[in-house]
Amino acid sequence: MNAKRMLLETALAHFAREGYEGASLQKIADDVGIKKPSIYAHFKGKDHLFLSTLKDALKAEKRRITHYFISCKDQPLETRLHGLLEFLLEEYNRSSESKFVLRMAFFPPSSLYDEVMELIYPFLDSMERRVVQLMQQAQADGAVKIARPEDAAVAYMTLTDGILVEMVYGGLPGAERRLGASWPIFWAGIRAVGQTES
Amino acid sequence: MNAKRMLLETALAHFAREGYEGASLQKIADDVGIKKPSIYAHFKGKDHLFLSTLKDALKAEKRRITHYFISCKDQPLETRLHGLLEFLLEEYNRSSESKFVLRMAFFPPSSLYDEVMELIYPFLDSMERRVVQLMQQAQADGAVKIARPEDAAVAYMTLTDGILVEMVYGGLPGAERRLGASWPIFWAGIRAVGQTES
DNA sequence: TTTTAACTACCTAACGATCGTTAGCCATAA
DNA sequence: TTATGGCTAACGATCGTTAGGTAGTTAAAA
Repeated sequence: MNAKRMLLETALAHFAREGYEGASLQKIADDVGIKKPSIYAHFKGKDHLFLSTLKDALKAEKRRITHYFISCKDQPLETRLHGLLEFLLEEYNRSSESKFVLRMAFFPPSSLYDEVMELIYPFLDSMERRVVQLMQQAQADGAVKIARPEDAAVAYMTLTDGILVEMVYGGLPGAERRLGASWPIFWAGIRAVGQTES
Repeated sequence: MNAKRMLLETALAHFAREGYEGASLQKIADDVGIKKPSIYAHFKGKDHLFLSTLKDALKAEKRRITHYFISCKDQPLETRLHGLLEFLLEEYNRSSESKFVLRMAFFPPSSLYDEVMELIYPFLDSMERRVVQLMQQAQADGAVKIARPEDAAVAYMTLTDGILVEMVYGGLPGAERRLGASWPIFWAGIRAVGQTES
């Protein structure tokens, strides 16, 4: 396989597991099967490797989420939103990509704070906008009554983060427990708030 | 002030901001105003300083939460639960303690994973048990009907994490936005689920 | 078609800086 | 007298990084 790709994938795993400061170029090079200075044939330095990895991961993540949204286009809102959470859990379990993104969104390397946020903000923003849009569309179709689609979207993002962070140390069982306990309450809340306010 | 206390407090701030691997004993010592090797008069090494800091922070956190629960003993369940979230946001904003605990719960140093989890698990467990107990008690009083108190507690913990992680990069405004948007939905959900299942 | 130049992707060796840590000395206080 | 809590000096290890060289490939020039 392409050495640059292997570097990106290996670095991703290391950054996800050890964080930016904890990951070492030596170990990444060892895993790839090259010598440490050879990294500099592909990347200007650790910063560059890290930011390239982050860009790459965000791009792939965005692509996959878009793909999911398309694949369940005809289903009702609840199925789509609940399904997205299940989908994210699967993704998180399958590869280190989501874990990496999550970690860097919450605890970016302090030396690269601005650069990281410049990449993450648009990603999360577009994610939230998409959920708002979904809610508004479902409401326009008359399928569900949602009082404030923006608030509903924010609450959904909050729920998502609460479940995803549990993946980090609770693993898949813990996250599924949270999803199973939270979803009925969340969805009943969405419906109830939609009822009370006309 | 006691040098050991200063070390614990300074270390806490550094570990919260830079993570375990990113924090350096040199800089911590500089901040305290002593030389690096003097740290070893109080702690066996970086591991020991870190774990002591974590124990200290968890103890203080637990004490404050207990204190909060007592202070609002007579209020209705919703006020107590909603108030706890506001209380946590204040705490998080005021000091680095909650940030440190949150960071280490989600992304512990990989070299100290077991030791950290041994400290964090009981903390989170007791927190969850307390919330379960609160829900059951409110139900016994006939104040609120809650279908499954355990699920309600898990959902509450999920909500808490979703709001707290937003504190990290969204800051207080972002977290308050999440709280404001999520709470009405969460609480309406709790009530609605309690209604449907007798 | 052959030669030559440039480029790519790796290497070894080594750089200076910083890391956590230890040894050993010295003052103050119990 | 012993213990505490600082200090200086220095340790070996590891960090990210650079210099400089070498095969293998590509492409233009002879």
